[in-house]
Amino acid sequence: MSKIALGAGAIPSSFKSALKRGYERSSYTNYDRCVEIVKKLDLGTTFKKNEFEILEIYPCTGVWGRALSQYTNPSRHIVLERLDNYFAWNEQYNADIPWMLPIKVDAYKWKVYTSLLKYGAISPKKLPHDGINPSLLVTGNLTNKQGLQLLGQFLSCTAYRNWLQAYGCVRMLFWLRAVDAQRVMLSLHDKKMNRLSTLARLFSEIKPIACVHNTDSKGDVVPVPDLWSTRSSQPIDISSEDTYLKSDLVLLDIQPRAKESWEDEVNILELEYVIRNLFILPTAPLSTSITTLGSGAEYYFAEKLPQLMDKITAKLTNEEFVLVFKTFNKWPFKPDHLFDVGNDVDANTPSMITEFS
Amino acid sequence: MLSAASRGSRRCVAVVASTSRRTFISKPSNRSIVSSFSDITPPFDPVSDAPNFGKVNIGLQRAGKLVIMNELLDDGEHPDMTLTMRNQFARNRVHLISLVDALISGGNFTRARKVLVEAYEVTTQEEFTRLRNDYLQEYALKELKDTGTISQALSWLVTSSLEDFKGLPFDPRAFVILLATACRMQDRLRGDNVIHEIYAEYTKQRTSATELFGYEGLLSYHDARRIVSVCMIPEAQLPRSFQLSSAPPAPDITRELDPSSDEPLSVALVKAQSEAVKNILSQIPASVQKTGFEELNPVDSIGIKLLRSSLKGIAESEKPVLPVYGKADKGESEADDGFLNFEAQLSLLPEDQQAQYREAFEIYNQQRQRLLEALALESARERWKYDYEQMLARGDMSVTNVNEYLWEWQQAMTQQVEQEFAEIDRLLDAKNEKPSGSARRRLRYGPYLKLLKPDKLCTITILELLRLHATGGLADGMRTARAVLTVGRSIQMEYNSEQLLRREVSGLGAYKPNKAALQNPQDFSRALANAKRLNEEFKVLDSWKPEWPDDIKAEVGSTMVSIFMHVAKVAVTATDPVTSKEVTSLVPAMTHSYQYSNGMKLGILKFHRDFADRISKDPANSIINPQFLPMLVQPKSWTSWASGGYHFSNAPLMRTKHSIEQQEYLKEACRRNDLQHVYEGLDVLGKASWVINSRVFRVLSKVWNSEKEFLEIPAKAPAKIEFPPEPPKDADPVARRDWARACKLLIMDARTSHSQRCDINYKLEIGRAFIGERMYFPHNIDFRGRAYAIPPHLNHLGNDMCRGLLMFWEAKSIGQRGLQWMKIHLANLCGFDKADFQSRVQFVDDRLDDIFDSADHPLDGRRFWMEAPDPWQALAVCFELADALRSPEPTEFKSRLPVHQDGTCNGLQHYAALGGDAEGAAQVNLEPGERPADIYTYVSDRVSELVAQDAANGNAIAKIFEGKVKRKVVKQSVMTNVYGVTYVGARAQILSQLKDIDGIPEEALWSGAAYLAKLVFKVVRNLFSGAHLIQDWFGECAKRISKSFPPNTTAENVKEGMTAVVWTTPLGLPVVQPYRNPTRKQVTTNLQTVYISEPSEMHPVNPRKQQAGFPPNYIHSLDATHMLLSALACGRNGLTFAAVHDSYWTHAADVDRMNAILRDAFIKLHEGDLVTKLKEEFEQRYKGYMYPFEINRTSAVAKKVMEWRRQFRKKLGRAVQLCDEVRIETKRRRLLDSSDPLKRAEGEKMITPMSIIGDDTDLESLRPPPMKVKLTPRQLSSENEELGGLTSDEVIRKTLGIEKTTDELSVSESADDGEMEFDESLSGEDADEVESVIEEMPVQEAILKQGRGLPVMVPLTFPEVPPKGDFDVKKLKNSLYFFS
DNA sequence: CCCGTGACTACAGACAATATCCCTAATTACCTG
DNA sequence: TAGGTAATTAGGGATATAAGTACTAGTCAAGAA
Repeated sequence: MSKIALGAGAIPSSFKSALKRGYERSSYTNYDRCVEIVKKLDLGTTFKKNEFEILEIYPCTGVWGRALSQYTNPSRHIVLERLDNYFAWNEQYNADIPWMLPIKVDAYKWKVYTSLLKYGAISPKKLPHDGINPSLLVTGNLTNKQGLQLLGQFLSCTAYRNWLQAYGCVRMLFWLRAVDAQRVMLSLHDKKMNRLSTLARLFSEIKPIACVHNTDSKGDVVPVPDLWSTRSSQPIDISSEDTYLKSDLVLLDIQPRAKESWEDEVNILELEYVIRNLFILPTAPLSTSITTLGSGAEYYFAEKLPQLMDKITAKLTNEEFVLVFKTFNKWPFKPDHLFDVGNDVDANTPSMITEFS
Repeated sequence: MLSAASRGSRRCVAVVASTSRRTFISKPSNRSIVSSFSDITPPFDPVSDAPNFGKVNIGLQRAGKLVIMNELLDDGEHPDMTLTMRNQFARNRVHLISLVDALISGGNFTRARKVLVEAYEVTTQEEFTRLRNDYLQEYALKELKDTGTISQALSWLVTSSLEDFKGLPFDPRAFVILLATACRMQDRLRGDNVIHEIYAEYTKQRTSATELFGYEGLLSYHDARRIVSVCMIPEAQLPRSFQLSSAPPAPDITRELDPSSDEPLSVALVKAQSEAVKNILSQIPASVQKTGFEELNPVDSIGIKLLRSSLKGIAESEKPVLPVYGKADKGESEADDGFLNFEAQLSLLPEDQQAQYREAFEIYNQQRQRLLEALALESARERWKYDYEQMLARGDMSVTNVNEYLWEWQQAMTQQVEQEFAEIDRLLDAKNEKPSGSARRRLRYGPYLKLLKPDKLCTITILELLRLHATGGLADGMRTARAVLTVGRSIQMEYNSEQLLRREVSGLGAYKPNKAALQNPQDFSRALANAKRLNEEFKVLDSWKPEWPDDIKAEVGSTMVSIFMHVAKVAVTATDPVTSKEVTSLVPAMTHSYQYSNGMKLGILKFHRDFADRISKDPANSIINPQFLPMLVQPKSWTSWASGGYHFSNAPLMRTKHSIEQQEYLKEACRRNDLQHVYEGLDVLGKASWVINSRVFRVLSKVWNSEKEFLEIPAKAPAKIEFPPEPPKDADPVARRDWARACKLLIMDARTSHSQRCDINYKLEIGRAFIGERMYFPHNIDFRGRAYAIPPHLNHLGNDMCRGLLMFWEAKSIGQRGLQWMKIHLANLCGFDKADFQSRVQFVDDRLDDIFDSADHPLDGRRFWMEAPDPWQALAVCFELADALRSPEPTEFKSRLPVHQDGTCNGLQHYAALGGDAEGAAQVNLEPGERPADIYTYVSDRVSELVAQDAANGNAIAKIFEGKVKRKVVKQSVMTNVYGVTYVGARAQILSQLKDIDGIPEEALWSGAAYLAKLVFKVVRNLFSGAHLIQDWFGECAKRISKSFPPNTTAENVKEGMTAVVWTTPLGLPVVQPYRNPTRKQVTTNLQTVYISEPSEMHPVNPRKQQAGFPPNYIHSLDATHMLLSALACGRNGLTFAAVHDSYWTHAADVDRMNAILRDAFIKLHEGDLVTKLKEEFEQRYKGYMYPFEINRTSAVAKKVMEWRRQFRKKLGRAVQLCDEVRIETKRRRLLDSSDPLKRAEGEKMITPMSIIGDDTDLESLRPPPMKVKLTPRQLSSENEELGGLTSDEVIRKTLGIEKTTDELSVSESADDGEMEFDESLSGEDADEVESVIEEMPVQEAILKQGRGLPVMVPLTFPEVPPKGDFDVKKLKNSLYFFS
């Protein structure tokens, strides 16, 4: 097994320039450290050799995927990537990993996953939502704006328990930009609690596995995310020097929670609506922010949940949120629909437009 | 800080030269016009028989009289405008001005004085003088009321100038104000003393009294005489109107000061007059009277008919009497004809009586107009109250009518507002309490809020919110920002109107008219005379209130809106999801919420669904905001930028876009009397009298009440939308997305039809209110000069329905020609407008049967009219035509129908005339022809040919669109092509047209639009070469101007310094393109923060928009000129004239005359070489400006310039900026131009980039050589392409090495469902065909691009105008299809 | 200083992102001689 | 009472927000390395 320790400089320049243009994704390139990370993750307890599949999206340089694949030995490792250059590069770089199969499709598109399942590229076992699914591991490089969007969709799936998450609690290892990771990771006591972190917290357990830990020219530690240290899992320090585009990256381990009974009492669409709207006024007491839920909400909720009215949206616990969801579900006067229909389609309202020749 | 002296020397705008004074004679032409169609010769002989334009010297001879903002720094002439624009206090300035005004009106003189002193530092002299005089006037009045004297005001006038205002003296007007006030003193003797004292003070400043008497409206004749005698002023110093010889007759009313009344004078007078009016009306013969003078109508939205009755009742009760409302106000009986047949019935009377009644009618309408403007809000409120009380009387508390809610809310709100007022007062009084956040805000908006009475504030708020709901775009919501600003603006407008009313007579408070003199008129004519005199008393002084800054409007508005939301509740019922029982609850009628759009928060206000449903259903009675309704009398003539149109509302002459630059230019043009023709044209438009077409109205009303879909009226939607069932929780995201999309589509549909129904409801309601009334639309203009009717919703510029509802008030015998024209008009409305006139007449003659049927059985007949593209207007013509043809003598038939003459591609007509382009002229009917030419049809035919060719060659897209390319598809793109539309824009236009065509597969729409857009461009490119040359020239000029800097540019003002494109239309209207990049900021209000631009600040220009906007704007300014010119001439020739930009309307009988006039106007307009004149104007206007010109970097000159910059940089000690070069170059040029040889020598020694280049060098020779631009295919686009045109599904299948199975097809189809992949719909071959189209375009231009050069500031010059062709615009005289 | 990236896409009637954090300037409060 | 300092607050600028990028390509301008 060839170990190629790959620094940024080792990447062919042709590939490099292709990456730079419009791709915007960064990637961690220190192979040794990747191996270290994989070891720390101790995936073997869940994912047995040859008994699971890896689905990797946006490999970028592919270093992480290589390390992961080599040390976990999946039965198959599907890689979704659209860059022409990647394939040429991958052919020489990962020639020794026979189970690795790159497919040139856009991992952003939903129907790609439908096709993957249809053709059996991945074939996870359909299991109840009571524990991590040991037959599929999803990983990827969501280190650009689009990636954050994708992350949001993956998290939404953990709520609906549909799509990939329909097969049971599918574990996900995602590389993210440090700022994005921080946003998802915020703990309950943080003032900056937001929609995404609330959704994440409700339906999954997230751990930082690796985290940038830069030192500046003076040797001082550059304070990047401050919260991992307080977390149980001590993340592995990595340096942004070892990343593509010299960016601050974090590897997150997202493990969907086992299904809880309250989930059947709420509608996820309503749940998303409630979270979205409450976080428009994150620092207001619930008595105020609740009004954004619809006409008369302040009276109804004040009557049903008086104990919550003084709490700040951003400081609601999971349990309290669940209370709000349940209450909303039973509200007779809840809005007819929960869509934010933008007024952008002001298009031709035939009779309203004045007719000029 | 500026001394008084320097303030005095500041001038806003410098007059460049004043050479010729324009004169015009307004003698109407009475030439008869030959009228026969068989006679092809034009009605007018081109040379000798021109209609009388009364020597309207349209502008082109006026060069040298331009309004040019003089910004010459070195002269020390800081125009006020640049000062105010760039003043660091600029933000404060507008705030201070409106605050002073508010404080004065609010009677808070102490604070007002304090702020006035503050304002002195930052305002212009003109602004400040006006403010100080306002203060003086109100202060003196107050003192007079309180103490009976004005000594304090006088002493303030004497001392404050020195103490507070750095010696800036009061102007004569201030003295006049005091004198006039002194004349009101009860103690006549003391009054005389005070007058004497004031005059003595005045003579310390000035010697002649002439100026004192020059202010119109401030002094009455008697006051003036009194002052003259008290102060012994020589008769010679008096203007004629105040001389003894012009003494007016003694007034019939006695003017007594009535301090207890705060009722506006006009209202008091009209009320008092009502007896007289009653007397007059009682003498009208029964036949006329029956037409509606006394009749009550069950529906009275606005109060017009209320006024009809209240006029009668007032005398007894002194209070408006409510009409008795009958049963539900639906059904056909509502269409009472009002005064519709007033004239016809009057004609039965002897002539002298006719005149009297006409005059009575006039006066009657004037009174109602005043009451309408003054009392409409109250009348709406009365209506609510009435309905509410009816409900109480019924003893049934269930709400049946919106009004019942409204009255409850009105009352609850009023209470809240009173509390708010109390809180504001408390804070204002509490001197030493430290104001907290909310208190500070209260202190800021308080003075403004308190300007209106609480009940009025509430009514305005309610009406405005309801109106926004109906028309604000979103069906169940409105943008918060828009709502609060609109409410704020509305409050300000009401305040302005109140102030106008208050000041209407000498601004001196309320009077109690002598009723006795009115109530017993000896005879009819005396009563008339009385009424007439009283009406003359209503002369309103020109007074312009400062506009409140947007943040103030937002704060005031949000305060009211939040009070509304707090108190307005509706009862709603729903099913409890748990118990499945019906539950009823009281919820807020309106909620504040947010939406996300593209990740950005949007504050919205939503009415509750149940309530919203009501609004679209219930008659819109009494929720119509009465602020800008059609008028019952002729609009006030325009006399200045601020005065015209309504009598008691401030509607500006020009709709400016928050741009002080536009306003300043306009004011200056106004000051110089340049706008007389614009005024006159607008007045003609305003004088066109209209009446609701009650037959069309009845049909519409019936259709409406059916609540079914009809033509463009959507069916009444159920309150609750039926959504498809939500997919199961674990459904695929694709399914979930599709479901969401479907739901959103439903919501949007419901939304559009809801708002359409609201809009129609609104229009209907206005129509209903004005049925049988003679009405007028005051007009104003946009910044390019195009005219618009001010009343929104229902006016003749609206859609087909609006137009169908309106006809002229005046009826004219149509004559033989008129009958023909009416038929042609109908043919046009039916879409048959491309044939020659004879065929169009034939078209109608062939369908007379259908037409009669439509007229007789509009709804239950064959419905011929409904198939017309403009059905409602067609219906109106059907009615009229049927009447005419059935009348014993059709040519004698009196018609009120407006007949349209539309320019055939008006923009291109102007382009062709500008370029003297013979070919273009023929295409757009400038050249006389046997049949009308239609450029759109021509293009669509050519495109169709190309499509057919491509289809024959196997192009799949072409096959789809073969035979589907109709005129309408290409029309807009063809028209906008010469205005600079881009490929993307044209594609979008075509796409929206294609959507309406049946039989085009959904997925082909997009590629089809792209394909057709390319073809249209290809066809048009060769077709409009003349127009394109001119368009390019426009674009180049605009580009240079918008990137140029004025000579006084400095490092600080370099941002704002860039220049807007400004030109003057041939009518003398200065047009300023307002496109700048506004900087916006968040303003905290009661509800949320709103994001608004800071209007008083000068923002940097947006060169892109300046450039893109200039060609269309210039052409539009020309068509506006043409329209106003035609309007003016029509007015002088006694025609009724209305217009929708390039569609001119008049009576059928007058179409020939109008056509002759409009052709002459066009010739007149284009006789001179407008483009050259424009160039000359630019050269004059932008003299001394510099713009960056890019020279070849490799040239020797460029090297030298760079070297010079290095040197200069060392000298400056900082980087050299372009504005530094402007400054130094300006200095050099000034020295060179000097008459002093020493200075000239100095200038010649100076070295600047321009001196290096050489003043006489041809700059074009220095341009960098064209560079080959390498075509860099975008990474992104290559990434987006599927591998070899395969779908991702296939890629996966192939990668996995799976063979296509038998069920493959169906699987792949279902997988692609919803994903649009056009690549698939095209075979590779077809794609090549599209490519071939692209390749045929000239490739050189795309690849050879102007290289980047070194920018050097050079004097602003303009390219040579494209050579003008030899088409003589006079030929147009014989072109019958020019407008048709 | 040059180059890649981002916004905009004919004009007009008819204009509109918002909450919150964090830092600085400014004002007030408080203390002392 | 004056003045100096501490403390508080107002206000401005920066940043995040949502979540199927609607479609797409040429042009121009602000911005960053």
